[in-house]
Amino acid sequence: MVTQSATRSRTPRGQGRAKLLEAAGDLFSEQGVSGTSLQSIADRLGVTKAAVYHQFASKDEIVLAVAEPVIERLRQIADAAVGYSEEEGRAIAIDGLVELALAERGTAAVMRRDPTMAQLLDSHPPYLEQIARIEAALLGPRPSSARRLALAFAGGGIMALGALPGLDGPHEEVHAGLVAAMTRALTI
Amino acid sequence: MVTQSATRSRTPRGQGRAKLLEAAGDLFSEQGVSGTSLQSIADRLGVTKAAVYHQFASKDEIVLAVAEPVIERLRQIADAAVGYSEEEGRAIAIDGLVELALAERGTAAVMRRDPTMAQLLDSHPPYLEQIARIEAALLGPRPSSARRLALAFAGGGIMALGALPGLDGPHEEVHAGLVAAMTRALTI
DNA sequence: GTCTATAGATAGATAGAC
DNA sequence: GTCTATCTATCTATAGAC
Repeated sequence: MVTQSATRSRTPRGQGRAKLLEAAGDLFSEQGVSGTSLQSIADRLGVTKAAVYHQFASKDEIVLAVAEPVIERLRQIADAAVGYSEEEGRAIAIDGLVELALAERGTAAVMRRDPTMAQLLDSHPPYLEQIARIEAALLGPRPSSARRLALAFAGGGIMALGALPGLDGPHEEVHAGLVAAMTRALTI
Repeated sequence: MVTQSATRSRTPRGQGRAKLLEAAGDLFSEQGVSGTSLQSIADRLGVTKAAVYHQFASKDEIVLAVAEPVIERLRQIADAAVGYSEEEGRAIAIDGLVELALAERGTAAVMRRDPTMAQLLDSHPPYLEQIARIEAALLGPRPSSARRLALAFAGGGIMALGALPGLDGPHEEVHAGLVAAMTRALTI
């Protein structure tokens, strides 16, 4: 029951935007980006399309905005892995990716597998940069082709989890299981 | 330069259909199912939409027809793994899945990750049946939750490979690398 | 087996009132 | 910040001629 800091607005600044992005992200992971219309986003929010266009100039802008928090977390993971030994850096990156995959389940999966999203991200330097940094941390210097293959496999595995229904078991257990699976996949 | 067995038709029976499915499959893996219109399929074939509708009654029918050869291969894999020890059966299933993922790269990836395709397959018993059989071969009886988690991870990894550009290296090497990665992921 | 033509719905996007 | 109304383009799908 905290009073909003300084404003009296019924819908606090940026909250409409946040709600919109949440709805859009959910729909993207359920139906894909191409399969999600601005109308369906508006419907889920109980507003009209025009209200959506008031906050974003285009659908692409929404797609990128949905991806942005994940990109920010990728940056934090890459930052955290810097300055450690190869082995420690890899463990930190794996742990961060697993945590990210579990926290932003749907969005992480969409980013990895949706063609529309992938095309947008392919020309989005901030994303490419963080991916490159994390891959470097996972692969180490002069990686063998077997090692790069293992990373492609593991990357697909970890980020594909959003497609799964339950992923039963307590968070700690799932987290540990995924870290173990990913570490095994990359230990070569 | 072999004479078509008994017919004189310029386009042998079913070849139009096969070409259509090839074009559709390529477009699905490039742009997703929702992102691919019947018009774009027709364009790639150099015909009109009406010609496409002559061969298939609906888009869903095309989607399922694209998936069908992969489902058939899944059946063969499941069949091949029957009647061996748990360990041997698992090795056979892994080898078959890797071969399938490499041979039907794009389609296998689409089937695993495209929301439209996934929804269709979710109510397509022939697919569900083969997936269940293969999962059983990979998991063995009474699998632990850690083991099921590892399978989800590995399944995503192997089928996500279609999204990758080159997958450099000779086929034998890539095949062996993927079998190794998958075996490591499932060895728990 | 391929075409033209078109129906009917929906897509992304914009203008302007409140 | 949300609305009504509308634009244009495209979508899936069908009818019927060649």
